Amino acid sequence: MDTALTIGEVAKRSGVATSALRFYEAEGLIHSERTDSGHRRYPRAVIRRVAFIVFAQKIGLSLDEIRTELAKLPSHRVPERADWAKLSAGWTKRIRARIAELEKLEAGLTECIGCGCLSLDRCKLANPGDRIAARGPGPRFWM
Amino acid sequence: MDTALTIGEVAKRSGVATSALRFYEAEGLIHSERTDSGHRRYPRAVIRRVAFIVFAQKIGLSLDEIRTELAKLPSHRVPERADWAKLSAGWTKRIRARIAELEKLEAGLTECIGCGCLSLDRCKLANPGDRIAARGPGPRFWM
DNA sequence: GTCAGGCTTCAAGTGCACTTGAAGTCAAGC
DNA sequence: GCTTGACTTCAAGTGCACTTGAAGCCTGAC
Repeated sequence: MDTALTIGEVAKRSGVATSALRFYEAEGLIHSERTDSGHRRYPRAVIRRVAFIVFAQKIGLSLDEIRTELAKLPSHRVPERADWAKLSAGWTKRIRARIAELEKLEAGLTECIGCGCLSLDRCKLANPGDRIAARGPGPRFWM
Repeated sequence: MDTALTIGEVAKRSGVATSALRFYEAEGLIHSERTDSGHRRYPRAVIRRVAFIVFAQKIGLSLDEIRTELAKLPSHRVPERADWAKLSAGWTKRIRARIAELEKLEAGLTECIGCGCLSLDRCKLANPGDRIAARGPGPRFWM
């Protein structure tokens, strides 16, 4: 391994805390070799993998979904441009849907609150029925 | 109080669980009177207040921020259309900013991953430096 | 050799927005 | 009168994505 990286170097290069990197590794999102003394050594390619994780999180994917995506990468060789592009192919749709929802909400600011109809009975935007249901406990964002 | 509502009735009308309503009350987002036996009785206006909370959450406000917003409502009278409209005045800006960020991310799907530059060193979209920092622990969504 | 700083593991804590459970009281219909 | 279901409080649990702390080993510069 000519240019393997320590966890600290990966943290510095990626902006992701060492604790987060260890967490990602425990979660199976990234992998490392170990030195004789047990210290982690990451291949160069891990940087891109971490970048992908950060990007995917911004798009709104959970670590669970990201793990699934990353599992699609070829394991027998270092993934190249086309491999990454394939993964992110579906994201545009996801982003556009999110944008569409926000635009609907924006329209609601005038139509719904502005007109005085802000009532859960009638307002399609507040949409009580289908809002949270069946997502389990925990904080909920956007939808 | 001719038409005061029980917590169950409010839950049914708003689609918000009774446990959540009690939680909102403990957090000071809504208020109730009590019967002699200690049961909650909500004024009719609480429905609109709950609707506002649900809507504000969709926009991305935390309960803390929503509490602050709600505190701006007149306390000596039932708030009317204009009062609610005033609260949501700043939201359009917030939504537009969010949309703009999503559009930037969408562009990055082609420019950044597509072109093969997905590297935290160079890619402005992954943007490691200013991503999470100083927000404390806990899950992070969107930015 | 020694000492700071980086590495290791593992358990527990954090913040948000609730939910769930236990243990009990209250209200309405039969 | 009795049961059913809705209500009460309070403490603890939940899911996510980590962070923090304790206790200790390793590495490199002086």
